[in-house]
Formats: sequence, structure tokens, C-alpha cells
Amino acid sequence: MPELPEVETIVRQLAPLVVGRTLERVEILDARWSRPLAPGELADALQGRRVERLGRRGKYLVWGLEEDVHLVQHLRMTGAVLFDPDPEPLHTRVRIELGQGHRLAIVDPRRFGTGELLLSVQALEAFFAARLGLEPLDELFTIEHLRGLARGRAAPVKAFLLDQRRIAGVGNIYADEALFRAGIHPLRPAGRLSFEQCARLRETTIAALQAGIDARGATIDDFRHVDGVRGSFQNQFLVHRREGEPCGLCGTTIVKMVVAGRGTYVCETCQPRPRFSRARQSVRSRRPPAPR
DNA sequence: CGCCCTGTTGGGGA
DNA sequence: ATCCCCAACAGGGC
Repeated sequence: MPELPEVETIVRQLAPLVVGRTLERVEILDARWSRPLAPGELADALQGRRVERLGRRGKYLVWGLEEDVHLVQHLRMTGAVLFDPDPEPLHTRVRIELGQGHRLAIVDPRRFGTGELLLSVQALEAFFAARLGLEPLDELFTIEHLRGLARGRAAPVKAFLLDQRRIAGVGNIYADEALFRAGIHPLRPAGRLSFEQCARLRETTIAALQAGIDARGATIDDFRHVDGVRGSFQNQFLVHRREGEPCGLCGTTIVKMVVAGRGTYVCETCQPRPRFSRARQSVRSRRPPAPR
């Protein structure tokens, strides 16, 4: 479930509950979660340390512990962090005792989630620098920035949006929503967006993510239900998973296709299909990609 | 009941 | 640069 808005919501709700507390006992029940470290090694590194801060970078949850020790957690598809769940949920992969009778359960039915140990802020920054681009909600995420990233790219704009090394935090759902709001077909080559389309896409990407965050004014109860969260927010989406339904703007039936290997929903009236969706640009007219 | 497909993600190999 | 497949599991369609 975690795209940027979900992880942001987890941070906001969980931080007040864990910051200042100590990870008194950590049990990692699934070796896949802690790889490449053995569960015991990672648990030992975390155990006994106070949580100084809980933050987010892209879709990563970042635990800042005492003595410059950091845990970078990714929830992937089905991960969740539950506070004081009762009873302990099925598929609990990590169990953490916080003291004073409180505990956390990291739950992850599909077992894609990971927790990585980093032993300095430098290592932390290097980790993110290698994986993540600018946050859409960063003030530096300007039209020009987006335009520079897109310049010369032949890949479909949806693949471009999903590439975390360029833009951090946009997942499959919000990519569909942002493109719909911008009136841009997901197959349009990123490098062929007009200035106006870049401006619009920047705007709608921010708006879609912010809407997702706003929609989760959630209560602490959300941590008690693994599946309860997304269900209640499903109907805020304009196109995603609305195959066969009429577009809210024009009534055209929403269609589903596969782009960038992901299920993709589109109103092909509001988002006109590019004439040559995978067309190559001639060498002569191609401008060099922006550095980095 | 079994088989097949799908999925909120990211990494690695081709 | 880009594309495809895979990790592991649950749920739905047939």
C-alpha cells in the first residue's frame, strides 16, 4: 500500500508514538527482511537504542536511532507498521518491544519489505542519492526541473514518473491520477511533452500526492487494520482501477492497458493517445538529456 | 478443487 | 537507456 502519501501518513501518526522510546527488544522473524544481514545481526544493532526521529524519504521510512544508527525501511507492496496490535497479526515479520507495555509489529504478507542498517548520516545520504531523485513536494521541484529531467527521454511518461531515481515517491496509482488530471496519455514519450504539459504535470503530480495525504487524516486505528486503510480511500481515485466506468469529466469509458509493466488506467478522450507512441526522434532534432 | 492471472515495488540481468 | 522478469503471497475468475 505504501506510496508517498501512505508513508507520509505513517510517519505523521507513528512519530509521536515512537520518538523518545527505546527499541528494547527486536525480533526479526523473517531472514528476507534483514538481508543481507542475518536477523540476529540486525536485531542486535537496533536493540537498546532510543528512537531520535522517524522520517520519510521517497517511499522509505527512516528510523533515526541513537549514535548515528539508521534503519531504512521499505514497505513495498503489502507492508505495514502496527502499534499495539491485539492480537498479533498473521504475517508479522518483525516484533519490537518499546517498553511500558507498548510494541510494534511490522506486518508484510507478501514479504517484499526490507530493513537496511546504515551506520552514519553519510551512508544514509549515499543510499538515497543512489536511488532517489527530488521529492515532488520539494520547492525545487519546478517546471524547469521536470522539463530538464524529461528532455530527450524516449520512455513513456508513465515509466518516467515511476522512476524513483528521477522523482521520488510517485507510485502506480498516483502516476495514473496525475496523468489523468494533466490530460496526458501515459504512453506519450516523456521527452515529447510540451512546456505546458510539463507545467500541468508538475502541478497535478503535486496535487494528486497532496490529495492522498489529505485524505488520510486518519486515526490511530488505521494501524490496527492492515487492509482497512486503502479500502476506504479507493473511491477518491479518478481513473485508477475504474476500468469500464465512465470518465467523470467526459463520460468516455475508462480503459486499462499495461505501461511500464504496470496496470494503467486511462480516459483516451481526456488523455489523447500520441500519434506515434514509441516514435524515435531523429538524431538531428534530438537534444541532449540534461546532466544527472 | 486446481490452474492462471493480477498486484500499492524495486533490483538485476538482458 | 530501456525492458522483462522475479521475489512471495492472497484473492478472484474460470
